[in-house]
Amino acid sequence: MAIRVLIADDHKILREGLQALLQKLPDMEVVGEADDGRAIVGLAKKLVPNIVLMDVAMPDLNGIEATRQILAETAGVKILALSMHTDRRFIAQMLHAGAAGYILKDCAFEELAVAIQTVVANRIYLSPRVSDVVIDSFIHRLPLTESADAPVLTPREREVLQLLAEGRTTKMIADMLHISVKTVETHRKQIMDRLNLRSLPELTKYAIRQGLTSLER
Amino acid sequence: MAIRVLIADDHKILREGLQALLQKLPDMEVVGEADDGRAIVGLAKKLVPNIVLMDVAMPDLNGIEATRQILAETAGVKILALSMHTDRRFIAQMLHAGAAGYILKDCAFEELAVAIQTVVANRIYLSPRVSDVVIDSFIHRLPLTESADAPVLTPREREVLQLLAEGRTTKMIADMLHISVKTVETHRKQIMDRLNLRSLPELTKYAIRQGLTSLER
DNA sequence: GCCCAAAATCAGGAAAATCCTGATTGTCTC
DNA sequence: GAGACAATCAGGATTTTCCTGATTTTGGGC
Repeated sequence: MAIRVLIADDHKILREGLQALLQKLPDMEVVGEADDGRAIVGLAKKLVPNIVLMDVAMPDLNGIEATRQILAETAGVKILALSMHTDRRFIAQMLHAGAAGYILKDCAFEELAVAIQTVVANRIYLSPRVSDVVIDSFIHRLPLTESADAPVLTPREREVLQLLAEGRTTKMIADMLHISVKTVETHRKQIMDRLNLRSLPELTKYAIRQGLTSLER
Repeated sequence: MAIRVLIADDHKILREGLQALLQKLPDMEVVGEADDGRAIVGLAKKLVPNIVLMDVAMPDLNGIEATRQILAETAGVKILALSMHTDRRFIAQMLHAGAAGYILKDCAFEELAVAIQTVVANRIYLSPRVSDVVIDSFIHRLPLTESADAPVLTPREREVLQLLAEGRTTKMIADMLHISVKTVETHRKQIMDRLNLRSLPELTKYAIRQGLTSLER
């Protein structure tokens, strides 16, 4: 009995490519596909596949919500998350929603095949870089749902982060906050460790995404 | 004689999928692939394909710069841009760099096949939604870049700027470009002087606005 | 072919920032 | 009152940046 696969991704080219690759495997059968979360929930209910390859970021209804809904109404279906990035929040939310695996789009097809087999065999599969993030988050005891409410950073850290992202030098920030340069350095290091960022540009992008600073200058 | 195709995209899964699809066509041959712009430039020079399928947003060296470089040093190669979005600036810059076509990743494979044939036959191919954008921009005379008098950086400077905005250290960039740290420093200073920016965060924001790097990580 | 301006490359040395390994103090909670 | 954490700071080694230069390569004009 072949493994029945559903594919959810908003890029048709990718879906078709995946289908072409999966067809080469003797024990896989792609039974359907969809380009957004809402459609895949309906398909999963109707077709009851063994596994759904689920893109995390889709229009309309994202992969996280879609995963939740599928698992709520269709028992026994495995969800394998397929994502472009290793953003901790995505990983956490996806796993929390019940996904049994999480792999990156820059992995080889070979790895995808392994992941599908693993997940269908009732075990968890994470790409190496994904499990790095998970372990790292665990070690640093980062909250797993930092989505909108739980701020990972302390108020002071957010303050420093914003100033950094606005292009202020360490010395300027120290003067502005009436603290020593050393303290600013400590805050910065703490911020980077917690967010798992390694450079000022990355930190800047994070601040922009969080709305701490704007793209304008 | 089969059409020789090169694939540039940072997602291995997508590359493999495309390859599987293209192999089914009798008159196409995928002769190579790469996951960033720098690698694809080298491959194009060595293999001289008929066409390069070029993702617009790639790390290290984006599709726009890569297109420029390939067309500068390897005559006769056609570039078909492959993109997720219909951002006006991307389309404009890609076409300005010399791409002969621009299609979206949510198109069907069928359309990709047509696009390749069209481009190889020396004509322009644009996805319907892309040509809508082009026509609309033309009608409304929208600026193709952010500001009317966008200060021009040299190709090398844009290259360095992208790497800086991706969070690479000066040393890493020097190694990647096979030049000295000192040269990278000079480029950076030149960039900052020309753009009147004073910090890495400001520079990062500029790069984002220009589409040289994305907000994701 | 020659010239020029711009692009691309590099160096030395001073100044600043970063990194690493610590530490102290106050506050809150259990 | 023990533990966790936020906020503060230091010393010293290492890197990076900043400033002021320079040389080589390259692409047009003439």
